[in-house]
Amino acid sequence: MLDLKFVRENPEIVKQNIRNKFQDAKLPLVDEVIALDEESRKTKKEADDLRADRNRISKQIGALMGQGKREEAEAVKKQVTEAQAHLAELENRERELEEKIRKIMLTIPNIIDPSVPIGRNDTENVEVQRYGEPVVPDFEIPYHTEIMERFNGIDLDSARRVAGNGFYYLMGDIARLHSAVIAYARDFMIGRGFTYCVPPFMIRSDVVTGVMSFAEMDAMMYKIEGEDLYLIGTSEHSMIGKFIDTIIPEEELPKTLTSYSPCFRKEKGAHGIEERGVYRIHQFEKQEMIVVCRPEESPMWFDKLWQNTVDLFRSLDIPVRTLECCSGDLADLKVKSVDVEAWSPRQKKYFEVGSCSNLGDAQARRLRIRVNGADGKKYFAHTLNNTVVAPPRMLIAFLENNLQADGTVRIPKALQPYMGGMTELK
RNA sequence: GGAGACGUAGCGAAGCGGCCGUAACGCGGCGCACUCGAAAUGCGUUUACCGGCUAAUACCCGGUACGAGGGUUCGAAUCCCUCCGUCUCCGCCA
Repeated sequence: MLDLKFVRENPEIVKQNIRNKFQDAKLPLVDEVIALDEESRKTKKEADDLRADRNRISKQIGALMGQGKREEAEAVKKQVTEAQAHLAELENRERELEEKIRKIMLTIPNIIDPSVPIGRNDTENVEVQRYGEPVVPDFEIPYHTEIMERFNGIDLDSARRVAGNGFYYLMGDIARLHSAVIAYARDFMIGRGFTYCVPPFMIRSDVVTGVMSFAEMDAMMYKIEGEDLYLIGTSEHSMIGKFIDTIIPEEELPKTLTSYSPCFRKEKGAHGIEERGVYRIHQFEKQEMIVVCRPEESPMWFDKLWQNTVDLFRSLDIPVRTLECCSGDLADLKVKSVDVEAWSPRQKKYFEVGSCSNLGDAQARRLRIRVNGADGKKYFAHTLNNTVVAPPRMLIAFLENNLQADGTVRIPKALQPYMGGMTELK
């Protein structure tokens, strides 16, 4: 959410930003919200004046009552009663306007970083850099579920009966590999100075609207029936939500946290759930990293964050690349975002395994996450998040890249301690 | 889930429907004095948000906020209703 005053004073910047994101349908909202704001401030001033009168007169009445001058008090009372109806009207209008303004403000996209490439949609995202050689082996790499099945590692049929499409049973060494990757990723991030955290897996609606746009909420979140609770789509939600309504002393920044959680996603409106694998699913586990920092430090943290993911994948011998999201592919709250993509020797292309985002102060505004500056001034923090690793999707990359010609799967050295010393799956 | 108690500033804690909301009192924080310095002591100071004014997130003026939302009233921390949360006991459970 942008600062209303900023929108009022810089309507052209806000409009150009909307054009860059190809959401031209939202253009009229800018003028609309500015007009509403104008009226809202006028109404508020008028109501404030009436309230000031009422406060003053009520005090008079109190004083007169105290002196036992009932008659005079009654006379003064009449004055207030007359203004009451008008005030009630104004107060209704105030509420109405504020709601309308907030509703619009929540849908106006955040100002994107000047470095973001302008493009229509995800086909115009820009490759930034490759890490590691994308190897195509001279033997055929089967579909990932087939590799898993060779080790009796997956049961999608039972999962379909029990929960439906988009769920899975992982079993045996594959399940162990799944947990090993999470544990390894956790320690990897702890090693980089992040604080490990296990957060709530459900959050309230006010946190939901604070961390994501309405469009995302509708497409992603599962609601618990009869409760004001939603299953998290990522631990980012509960981790950023952790700071709702707080004023953080500046010296406590940056907050650098790495969290584990299961993630639940409807994937409504996405490309749909694949019946055949664990690429797009309703439930997965994820090690995440988040940062809450001072505004001037967020670009620096952004680069550090995605680098962590690159390093982690490289430590497991998986080639990756970074892909910068263009303006049209950037979610409304985001200032800048890069995806980390892993190499698929089967498809001979890269596919998304992580996403790193700088949200600027968008989430902080919605959640009222403020910083108490050293000079006593208060400002909104910046928030960032990035995937460390999200199995089982990550296992696709892992299995494809570490599969050997003889059908065994090599376990990179870094992961061996988490697999009881195993050097390969066979 | 049942019974009871509670929710007021950074923390603890007072508070009669008006003289109690920057809000008593205590602790903490900050500033000053004393000191070579510190402790102790003394004096002063101390919330957030919105609107107006403004270069200003400074001052000043006004408004709002006593868990949240409603209601009664000229006026609500105080009375009424709903919800949320915390604590204690019981039940249940990993």
